[in-house]
Amino acid sequence: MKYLFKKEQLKFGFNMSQYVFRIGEIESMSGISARQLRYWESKGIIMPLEREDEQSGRIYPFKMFIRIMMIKTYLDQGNTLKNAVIRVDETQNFMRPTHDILSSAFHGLVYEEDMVYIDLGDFDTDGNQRLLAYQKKSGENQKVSYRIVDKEDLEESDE
DNA sequence: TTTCTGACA
DNA sequence: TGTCAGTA
Repeated sequence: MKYLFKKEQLKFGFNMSQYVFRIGEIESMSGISARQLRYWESKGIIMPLEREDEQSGRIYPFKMFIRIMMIKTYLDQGNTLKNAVIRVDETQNFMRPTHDILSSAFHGLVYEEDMVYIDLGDFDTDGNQRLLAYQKKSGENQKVSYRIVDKEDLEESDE
C-alpha cells in the first residue's frame, strides 16, 4: 500500500476564511436586508469580522454567511427570530465537534491497486497500526468499511 | 457607489 | 423592519 498523499502534502485545500463579504453582498445572496443584518448584530446574533484596516464597512466571513442562511431557513419556516437563533445555535453546537473530529481524523489517502483508502491515523497507542476507511466499489451499498494495517506496510508517496 | 448611524413610522 | 437623511 502506498500513500497518494498525506494531509500535510495537501496542496489544493479550500480555506474558506479567505472569502469575506460586504453587507450588500450578503444582502443579495441571502435576501436578508442590510437593515435587518445590522439589527441582528445589535442583538448579538451575528458579528462582522474585526477589520485590520481602518475602513468602517462591515465584512462577514463565509461561516457567518452560513449562519445567516440557517437563521433565514428557520425564519421562513415560521419560527420567531429568537427561536430560529436557538435552533441554529443548537445545530452549530453539535456540528462543531463532528466537523472537528472528521477533519482531524483525516490523515491522508492510501491506495493499493485500484482501491483508495482514507488514512484515519493511529489505531493502537503504540502507533504501529493504522486505521483505514474505504467503500467497496460499484455496489449501491454505500456502507463504510474499515481495515487495520501495519504501519510498515505503508509506503510514502513518491514526491 | 456603498455603507454607516440615527430617527421616524 | 423599511425608508430617508446626511456622511465618509
